Amino acid sequence: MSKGRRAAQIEDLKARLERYMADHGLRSTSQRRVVTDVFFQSEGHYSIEELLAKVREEDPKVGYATVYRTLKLLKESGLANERHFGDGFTRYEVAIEDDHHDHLICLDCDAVIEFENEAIEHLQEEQAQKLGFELKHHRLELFARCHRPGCPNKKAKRP
Amino acid sequence: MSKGRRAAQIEDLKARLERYMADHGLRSTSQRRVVTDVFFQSEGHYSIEELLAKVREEDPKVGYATVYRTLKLLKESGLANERHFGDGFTRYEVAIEDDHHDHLICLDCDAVIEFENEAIEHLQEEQAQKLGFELKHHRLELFARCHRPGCPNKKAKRP
DNA sequence: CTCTCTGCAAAAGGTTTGCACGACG
DNA sequence: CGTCGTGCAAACCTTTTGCAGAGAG
Repeated sequence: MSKGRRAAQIEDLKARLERYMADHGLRSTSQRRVVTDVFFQSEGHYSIEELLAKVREEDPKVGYATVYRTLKLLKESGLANERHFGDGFTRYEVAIEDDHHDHLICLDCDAVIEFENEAIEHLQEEQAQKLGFELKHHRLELFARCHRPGCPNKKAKRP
Repeated sequence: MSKGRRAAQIEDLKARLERYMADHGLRSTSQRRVVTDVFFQSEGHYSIEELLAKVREEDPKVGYATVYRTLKLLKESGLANERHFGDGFTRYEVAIEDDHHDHLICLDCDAVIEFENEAIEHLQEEQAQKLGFELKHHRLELFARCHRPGCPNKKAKRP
């Protein structure tokens, strides 16, 4: 994805959020702007704590309840997706419709690699139809081992 | 799966557990037997609380810490898989190797339907290889809507 | 001015742990 | 009989909530 494309997407996300907030009588505050900006600019899957750390670089007095509440708002507006990778943390990622991807998680070093696979997507659609359902979204995670030097097997989970 | 086949699998699970426990110097207690029996006979994805309820039908004085500890043991021995479906509960399901299946979750009524799809499995394997990884296991969940009378759209999440 | 939002701290709710007693081997 | 396992309750940790004061519209 090009840099300009990414910037345009962020503008689009901001515009959608603005409309959602206007539609729901919600107010634009400096804290919400910092949190949503930090979130929209993030490109991975971040926990509340990680987001709060970035937010506090810009405004040190933001409380963590605000981050929770803002992410909840982003989730409700459809701009954030919640993910659970198994450690005790809920993670969030930007929901960009035309940028769907799944995850491969390295069992050795916990690296998370994103990929897209049109064929798999298609088969999922078929599978849901076969069961009589209309597929709305899905979650696919591959757990695998690399045996390459690039992946240093350093396995650093929370202490 | 036939009834006899299922019974044979449970015997196999028990045997594997027994060996694991022997190898690790762990003791066979009446509580562990009740918890593991209840778990092996269960065919879905159960939370600790649900398992504890079934366990207490047979032995009302089992504490819930024991269920947590026994499920942790089952997980470590590879006989149980942990799952997170989004509500705050960790769920467990029996890990039977030749009975792999994925899940379709109805967004209307929260029903969970299991399915198997050989073609998808194969593509996942290929995808992991393409990225330079050896696939160990995966998790695939389809979130979908049914529009059938069989699914009463009654959406009853935790109160 | 009104009504929402924030920050703090306390509460909630699922999971883990410390400890003394009990029981497996 | 020495350990390991159990049950209870307290501790833990992430997330949610109540409330008084701050700030958006």
